[in-house]
Amino acid sequence: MANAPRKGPYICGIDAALDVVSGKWKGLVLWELHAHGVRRFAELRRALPGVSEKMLTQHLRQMEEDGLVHRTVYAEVPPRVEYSLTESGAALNEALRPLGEWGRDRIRRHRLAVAPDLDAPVPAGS
Amino acid sequence: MANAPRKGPYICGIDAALDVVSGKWKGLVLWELHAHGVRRFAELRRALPGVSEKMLTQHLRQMEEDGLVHRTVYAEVPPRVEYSLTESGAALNEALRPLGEWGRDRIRRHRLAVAPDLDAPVPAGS
DNA sequence: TGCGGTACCCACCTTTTGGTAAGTGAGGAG
DNA sequence: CTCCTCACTTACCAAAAGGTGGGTACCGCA
Repeated sequence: MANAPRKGPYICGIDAALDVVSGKWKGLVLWELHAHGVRRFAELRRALPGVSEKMLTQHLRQMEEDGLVHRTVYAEVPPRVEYSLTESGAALNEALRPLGEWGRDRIRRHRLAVAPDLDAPVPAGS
Repeated sequence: MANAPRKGPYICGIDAALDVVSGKWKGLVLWELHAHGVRRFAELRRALPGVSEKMLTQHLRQMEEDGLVHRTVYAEVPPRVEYSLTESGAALNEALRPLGEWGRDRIRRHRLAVAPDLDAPVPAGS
């Protein structure tokens, strides 16, 4: 369903914000879009290791519906769709920054596993 | 299971932080504990409308495991268990504050100003 | 001619999450 | 004597989230 009954009555702002960022890849999408400004579908897909097309579409649609991202479709022969953050999305990203710092701190402190590299895989050795 | 293989390799700090706060009631528990300092199990349960005992226990256990809350058991005849935030938990709450403000802002905005083109969700007039 | 790339949609399946209801054992209220 | 409270645990279920693999319509490349 395009319009799930999310957005139930919220108890506090945290609730509302978490509702909007909950989803396996939403935080990363936000981050990617923030880092690059504008990204095409396939670029996002390549940027998120292991995401399925379905999930990416689904998340992007919800985020569009939630007013976080802007979607531009070019009616060209090879389809082209560009995604970028709206003001609201950018503000959310800002609001997420302290959380990200807390998370990095936590990773450092607990020596947690960090992602397998995604931007420069190309193992030189083999 | 009590010990799910969460804490997979993280891609960024946001990831790690969201992992730790994801759960229907965790944000609220954090908030309650922050607001009151120390709370007993039943107090928390009463504070969260609709939470089941199972979920509350489960969330509290995970949060303890994640080093967010401190759990003190008094070996008394009517059992008594007190929960409070650890330093890490308090810091997380701080980091969550801008997010909460963003959420409140979002709630406000969507109540008053309806966007001219996309959503016009019926002002409930009956 | 066949393949890969583009940006999806769809049906089906598994995993995860959350909810319901019952049981525990001792003490205090009625 | 029975019920209620405390802080859980366990077994069982339902719903949501996420994953898999297919198809679409068109293009350029070899």
